[in-house]
Amino acid sequence: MPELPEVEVTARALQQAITGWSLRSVWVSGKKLRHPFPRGAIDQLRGVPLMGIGRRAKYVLMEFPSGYLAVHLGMSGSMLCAHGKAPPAKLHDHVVMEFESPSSEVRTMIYHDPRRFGSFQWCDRQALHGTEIGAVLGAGAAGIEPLGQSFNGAWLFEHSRGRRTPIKQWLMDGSVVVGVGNIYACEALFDAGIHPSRKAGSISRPRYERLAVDIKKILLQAIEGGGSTIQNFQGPDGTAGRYGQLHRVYGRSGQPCPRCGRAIRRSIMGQRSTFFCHGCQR
DNA sequence: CGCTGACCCTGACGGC
DNA sequence: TGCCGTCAGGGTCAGC
Repeated sequence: MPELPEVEVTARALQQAITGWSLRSVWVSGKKLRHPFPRGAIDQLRGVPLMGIGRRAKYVLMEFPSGYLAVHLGMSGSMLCAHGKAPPAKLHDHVVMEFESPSSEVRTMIYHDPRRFGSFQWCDRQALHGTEIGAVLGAGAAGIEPLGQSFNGAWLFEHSRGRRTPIKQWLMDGSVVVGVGNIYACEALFDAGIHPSRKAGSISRPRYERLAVDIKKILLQAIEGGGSTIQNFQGPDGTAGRYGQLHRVYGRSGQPCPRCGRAIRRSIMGQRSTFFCHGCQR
């Protein structure tokens, strides 16, 4: 279930598979997703080449000449790319897009989402009018990219001054930093030795330097490992991500801390499970 | 601004 | 085997 690394892995694989291919057909299940499917805009794209596939926040962006199709995977979404024409839709398949290469080869993108918290949104290039696409997609996608150049300890330090919110919830706020969800927030805070309930504004610059490095490190590791999988995340080639095996605190309450051996604790912050070591996170 | 709870859904899992 | 409660990694919104 997707956080930034899963979305990045998905976007990269689709980029490899169907960039430059033209949209041939679109099928939708008709089941309600988070937003109404932009049928009208997509119907205009038949025969139009897909220029590229990227990621902003937790959105997969499919770029067409006239704009972007922004796909959110929600809690349980995945985008699979199959060779050949669309196979019969399975339960919880909601969007199926066939693409055709210049040499008439066909590949199919299948959007599968049991919980239907995901969405497809159309962002017209004209309407964007130079506005950064994250801002258009909502406050939750407007924050800084944690893998970007400008994200570093100084940025975290400066933007956290005066904030009394617990660091974990502040990190997970998409209007501050995008893509750091529950798992990676827990893991990065563990690596940096910072207690999740410490107020964001009370953390020193050196500790933020460390945290910024750890966040980047953890996200990059997860991307290399093909994404995390607690339950059912799978990448576009159908393989399961492996990062889940590397979680050091997430989902490990009661087990010994890999650093000091004390039992990992679980608490609820902002209605989300939080895992940490009370001994070595301060 | 910040915090809380409710809500959108289905599936997996543990206890009985 | 089956029923039931609980939980799940995301995000938005209303209300205080």
